[in-house]
Amino acid sequence: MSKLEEIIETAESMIRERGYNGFSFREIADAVGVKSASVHYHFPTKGDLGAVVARAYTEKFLLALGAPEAAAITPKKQIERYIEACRYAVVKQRKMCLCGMLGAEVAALPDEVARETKIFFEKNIEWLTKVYARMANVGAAGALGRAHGAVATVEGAMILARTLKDVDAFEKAVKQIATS
Amino acid sequence: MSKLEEIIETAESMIRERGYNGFSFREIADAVGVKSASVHYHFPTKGDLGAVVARAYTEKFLLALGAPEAAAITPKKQIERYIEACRYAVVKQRKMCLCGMLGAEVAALPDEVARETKIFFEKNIEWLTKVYARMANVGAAGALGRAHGAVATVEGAMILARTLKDVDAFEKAVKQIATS
DNA sequence: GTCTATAATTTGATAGAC
DNA sequence: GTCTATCAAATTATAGAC
Repeated sequence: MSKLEEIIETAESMIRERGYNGFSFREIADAVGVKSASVHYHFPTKGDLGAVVARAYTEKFLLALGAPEAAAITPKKQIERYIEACRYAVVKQRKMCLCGMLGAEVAALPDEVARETKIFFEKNIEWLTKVYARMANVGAAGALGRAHGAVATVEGAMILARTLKDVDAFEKAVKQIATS
Repeated sequence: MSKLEEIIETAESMIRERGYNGFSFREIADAVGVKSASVHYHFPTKGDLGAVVARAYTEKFLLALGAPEAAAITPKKQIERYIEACRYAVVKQRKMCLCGMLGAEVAALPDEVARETKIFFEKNIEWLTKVYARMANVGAAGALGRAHGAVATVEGAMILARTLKDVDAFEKAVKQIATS
């Protein structure tokens, strides 16, 4: 892995653990084994780094979800897959969703980072809405509402699990997400 | 209002807007009209201030909810009151829930602040579980699950609304919360 | 691309006068 | 209880050598 990739990966990990204002270029540099000036070579400002990390995270996340119209998988299974992606983040990686963290801090973010965070949620809702719309007896408004509820519940469930130090709090919360 | 109260109120506002790592003693001091040394007189460390702010917020929030067993109000109306309290925070005050913000940042907090944040969620879940348990056809496990879902959805809905700059995203999400 | 060196600012926190 | 003054450390960021 290139130093550039290592920087992005380390920054993602640190933001997901302690937030955008909870890491520094020096910490990234130390973790990767370079000097902070070298991090600035790749990313002139902290906002540049944050925006690239958020965009890469969004791409990776959507890729893991697959196409929302996939005929080979039931919409119910797709919702379960969505939840599973978040379960992996909080239970296995023991971290927040990157954009859940950035979303909480949105008023403290440079514009370019806030913009990418917004796109993450827009695309999540778009994906979930298409999946819910495939279900029988779910209209357009119902699908949109369920999609908003699912994103919100999953993000809040991650906060709950980490604060209570109880991964089962995540399970209890996401069990309330609509699967029909 | 005393300077002490002003400091607590200002700190709450700043944490809810930009997070625990997004404010400084000097900013608080400037907003209140004192010097940062005076803030340190009341709160020796940042953790002391954060813990007091979190505890005061929890007390205020629970007081606004009222007793969970109140016979004069239906459990459905109590859930609506819970949602209304959070709606006020994000729509009127345009800020995150203090403990939703701190919960996201929990790994970056001093122990005493993380502890108070945990208590907020424990008490929220306790209140909601008692309310849901009053509903017909809702058993103990169902009440606990619904309570976790409600807290998570509300916190996530606030993140959504602020990031998307769309208060209706909050409404769509919380409409998915169980009221029976 | 990475380094050394450094600038300019902010941070949390303390000592001691009033 | 608030002030002035100060500290040591950390922060984002840049200049210029290799």
